[in-house]
Amino acid sequence: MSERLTFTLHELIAELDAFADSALQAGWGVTFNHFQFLAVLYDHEPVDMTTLARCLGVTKAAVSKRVPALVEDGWITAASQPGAGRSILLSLTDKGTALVRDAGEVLEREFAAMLTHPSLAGDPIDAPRMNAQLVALTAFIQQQPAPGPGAVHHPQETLA
Amino acid sequence: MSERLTFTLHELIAELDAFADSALQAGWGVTFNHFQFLAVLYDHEPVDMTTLARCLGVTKAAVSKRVPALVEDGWITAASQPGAGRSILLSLTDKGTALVRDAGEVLEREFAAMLTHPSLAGDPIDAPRMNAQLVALTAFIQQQPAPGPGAVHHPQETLA
DNA sequence: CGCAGTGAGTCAACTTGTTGACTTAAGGTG
DNA sequence: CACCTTAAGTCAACAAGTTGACTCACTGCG
Repeated sequence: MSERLTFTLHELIAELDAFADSALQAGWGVTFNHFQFLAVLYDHEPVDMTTLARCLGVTKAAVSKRVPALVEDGWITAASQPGAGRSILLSLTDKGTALVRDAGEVLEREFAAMLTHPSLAGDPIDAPRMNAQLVALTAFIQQQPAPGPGAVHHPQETLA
Repeated sequence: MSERLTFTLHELIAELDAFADSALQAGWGVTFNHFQFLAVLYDHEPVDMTTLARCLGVTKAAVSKRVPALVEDGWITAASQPGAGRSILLSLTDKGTALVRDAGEVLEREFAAMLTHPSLAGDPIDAPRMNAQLVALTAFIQQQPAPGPGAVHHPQETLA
């Protein structure tokens, strides 16, 4: 395990996602990616494709390609409303809502149980506080100027 | 920003990676993905493809496909040693080593500066401690039994 | 020697995402 | 009304990973 916080974060996320994926596959036969799409939609519905893409952190083209299959399989609905340009509003079906609620509840419970497990009692994690710290850090990074060539101190001309 | 720690972690990682990618593109003309490959190799060289793939969290096929281009561009060397089956040992060239050292140093410095920036002074982050906590949590999740169908409490038969 | 087994790497087919060009519906302005 | 401009979605080409089948070098054992 690494001593570098950034490496640790990547490893933690990978483990978390793998765990969630296993649980979702076993309990509901869906992937984590699938669940994530519906869960983010749940928090924002009804929402147009472009906005949902931003929330998911992918391009609108990626969302556009996934929508037909999700509608086909009865997870979401897509409705274009007159007078709103080409905008298409996405919403969850009852089936989609039930998945997000039920699976989401289970995942949150499992994760909360991990955080309070006795094996971590040596230095227990204060989840709300850590969350607040990481939210603040994330917001700060977002504000950082994209480091242009000048912001980096020794561009390696010697390498080329 | 979310109140759920798992969401916050994903958002933080996305911001961190985007920041690192900008810095690397601006300063060295390489992507974060490229840097990450070399940085992990740096910590393990010389190493065969299969082991490196496990360290990177990808399949050996993915590594196998990237190697020719990396050799071609002078970042790494690939040497198959007699008497070791089909194993191929990967190492960094001087150019690759210099990139990992120089860019890695800049990235670490930038990240450390973020962690200690006055704007986070309200509840400063104790990086070593947080790292230790997250390492412990990661290790714990790895030990978790992959949650089979029985481990999930209410598989939604009512949904199908 | 001959030959099945193992482990590393590679290949083809597929998945999921990105980019940049394109289409189309509104909206504003002459 | 005619003409840009803008914004949303879609498409084709490409990029990077995965899976499962395959090749090949070595190993052990009869």
